[in-house]
Amino acid sequence: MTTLKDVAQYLGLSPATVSRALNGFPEVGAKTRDRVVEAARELGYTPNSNAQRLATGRSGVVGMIFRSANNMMVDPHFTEFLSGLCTRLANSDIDLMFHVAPSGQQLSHYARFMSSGGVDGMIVSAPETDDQRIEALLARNFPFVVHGRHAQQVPYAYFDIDNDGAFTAATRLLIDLGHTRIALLNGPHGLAYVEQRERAFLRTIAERGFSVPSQFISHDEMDEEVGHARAAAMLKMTPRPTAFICSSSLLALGVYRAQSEAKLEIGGDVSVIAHDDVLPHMRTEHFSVPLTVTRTPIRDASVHLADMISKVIAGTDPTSLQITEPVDLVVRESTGPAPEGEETPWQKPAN
Amino acid sequence: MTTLKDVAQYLGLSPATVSRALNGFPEVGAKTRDRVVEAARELGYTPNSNAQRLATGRSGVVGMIFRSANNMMVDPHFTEFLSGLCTRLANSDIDLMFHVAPSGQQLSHYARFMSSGGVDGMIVSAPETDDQRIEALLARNFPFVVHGRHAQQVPYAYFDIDNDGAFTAATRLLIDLGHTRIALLNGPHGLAYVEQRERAFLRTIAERGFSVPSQFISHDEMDEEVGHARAAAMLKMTPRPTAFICSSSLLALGVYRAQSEAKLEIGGDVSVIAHDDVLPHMRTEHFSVPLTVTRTPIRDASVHLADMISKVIAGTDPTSLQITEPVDLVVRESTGPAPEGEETPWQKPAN
DNA sequence: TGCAATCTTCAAAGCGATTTGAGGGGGAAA
DNA sequence: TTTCCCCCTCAAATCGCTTTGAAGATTGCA
Repeated sequence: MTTLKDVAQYLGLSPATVSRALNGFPEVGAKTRDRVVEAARELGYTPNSNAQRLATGRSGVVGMIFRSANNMMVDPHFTEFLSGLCTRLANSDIDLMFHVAPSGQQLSHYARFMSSGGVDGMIVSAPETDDQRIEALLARNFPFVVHGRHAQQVPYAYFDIDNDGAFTAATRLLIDLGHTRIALLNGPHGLAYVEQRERAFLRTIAERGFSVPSQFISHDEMDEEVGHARAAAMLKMTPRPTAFICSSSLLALGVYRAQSEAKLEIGGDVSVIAHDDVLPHMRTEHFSVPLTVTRTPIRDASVHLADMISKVIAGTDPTSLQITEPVDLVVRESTGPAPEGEETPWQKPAN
Repeated sequence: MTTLKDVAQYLGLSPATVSRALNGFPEVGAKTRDRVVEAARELGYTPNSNAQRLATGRSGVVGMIFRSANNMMVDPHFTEFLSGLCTRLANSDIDLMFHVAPSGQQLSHYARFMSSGGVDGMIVSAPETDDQRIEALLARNFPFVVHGRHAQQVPYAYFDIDNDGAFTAATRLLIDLGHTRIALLNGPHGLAYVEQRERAFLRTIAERGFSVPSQFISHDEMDEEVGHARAAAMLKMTPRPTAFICSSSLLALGVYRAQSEAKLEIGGDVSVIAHDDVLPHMRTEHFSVPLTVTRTPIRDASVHLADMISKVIAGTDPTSLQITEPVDLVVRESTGPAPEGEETPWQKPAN
């Protein structure tokens, strides 16, 4: 293994000069620089990144820590997110360090990352309404960005989508179509965006004078299985929902299956709308009945977050890096007028 | 930031002793060790990992480099793989470093990883039939493991599935059902498993005296879109295939869509079989017609590979770490007897 | 009490880069 | 030719930890 010293000796120069030459400092002569660069190539020199990190105090790596308990990571959205993130981070010569920790040990792992010098910054995803990780990061003034945000006004860099706008629009669409019995299939309790979406949904419902009994709001993982199970159960109740709003297109896929088993027509007997993060291998426009969605490509998030974290590390004020992306409402064939004779609202007020 | 020296001074000990105490060396007294551990906790000491790495020469990190050109990373299988890998690596206190590089720069990035000291080992996936990365790794005697293998007999640690067995079984099943016009939707050319599967398919076809014109074998990305496009095109040809073998369940999903558009009954007019890596959010048994598959959970791979790489790094002989996992054939309803009147084989021999 | 045999602990030398403060050499102006 | 400056280059300190070889403190046995 060739070290900086080897190159220096080979050229009869000092390590200092070689280091400067290689790192493009101005005070080294042009011909010397060329000689150095050439020699480095010739000897196959690669700087030892651990030594570099120790000397500079920076690692060129950002970290993400996932919860191993829930299946956040097997969420297909995650792949798409990761892909965009890495690709974009590569532009700034930043690598990504992956780590998994049980829910209960999140904080200690964050602490270790922050003080070990292994990473220059963190990327936090799926913030909770009262997120301890974010508190810890803020307390130590450690560089980080968040995918989503845990409150309306926050003192950190984030990229979020307009969850409120999306679910308000979705709910309004259904009500305007005459639906009065609308069920919500949401994600797990505690996640900030889950609460945000639910608030928008309930507010809009209430504004129009309706309500939703709590058994028609579910909180669980967002996959096909759950969508199927929950929708199947709800469709057996009387009176049943005439529409479903889903927090994920995977849930909608499960709802489709439940409806087809119940011999109910999608977009006729029952309408379905979902939020779509746009996964390349799961095009909602190609569902057996094209799905009406609120849409924001999750890839946008990763690109922005990659740029943000490198800026934050470089010293930019995090509060100047806050993006809330608007959400498109794309009406397709899974939503239609409330079926005849099914206009009666649920009786009991929600909760 | 507290350093080792701080802890040492605080206790009136030398850094050497503190280091030993913290790292569990035997030559430090029990009471001293307790004092040290307590003080470290008290002062909130975390070792600087960069300094540790520089001193020990090891990083506790393994790397993966993805090709940014193709969409390997957005492949949903990847998520599942990654999830298992990280979780398992965490058992050995190993982190994962992510990196993306264009196809053309793969080798230089591998070189940099190998000589920068940033990682202790590499995980290679989707090997090509003549894989330069593997050559480079072998040449430098750098620790690595491969998901798949680029040839039958190889001198490195790998976890592979029995691609040959799987595609032989799938092809036999269809032929035994009376199918003589079988199309193959495969992955991109160059990947080792793609070639392996195709060889098994063609061999089995030939053994039974049939053949496949080249226009009924496709090589492309393995997603729903491609499956749909290719199947739709093939179904328009005369005579059309009576069965499809797909290298991925996503392709099969596309085939389903094409068949439903062509008003062909799945498992009746046309049979479909695919290899299924078992993704939690895409259960082939819940497809509109439950899909006949050859099956191996991709999560198995990640678990084994995680264990392997830590052993290889620890010095185990890589050739003693080679696993080829058998594949299950799960017959469901997407495969049925060749339809009446469609028994005539294709005329021209393949290629 | 004395002396060897163990335990413990220490000082110092790396690991391979970066970076500071200082010094040598070459060119231009006088 | 001398003098002054600017450009380059260098030696040495530093980053925080591990690890070696040796010294100091204990202990056991005679």
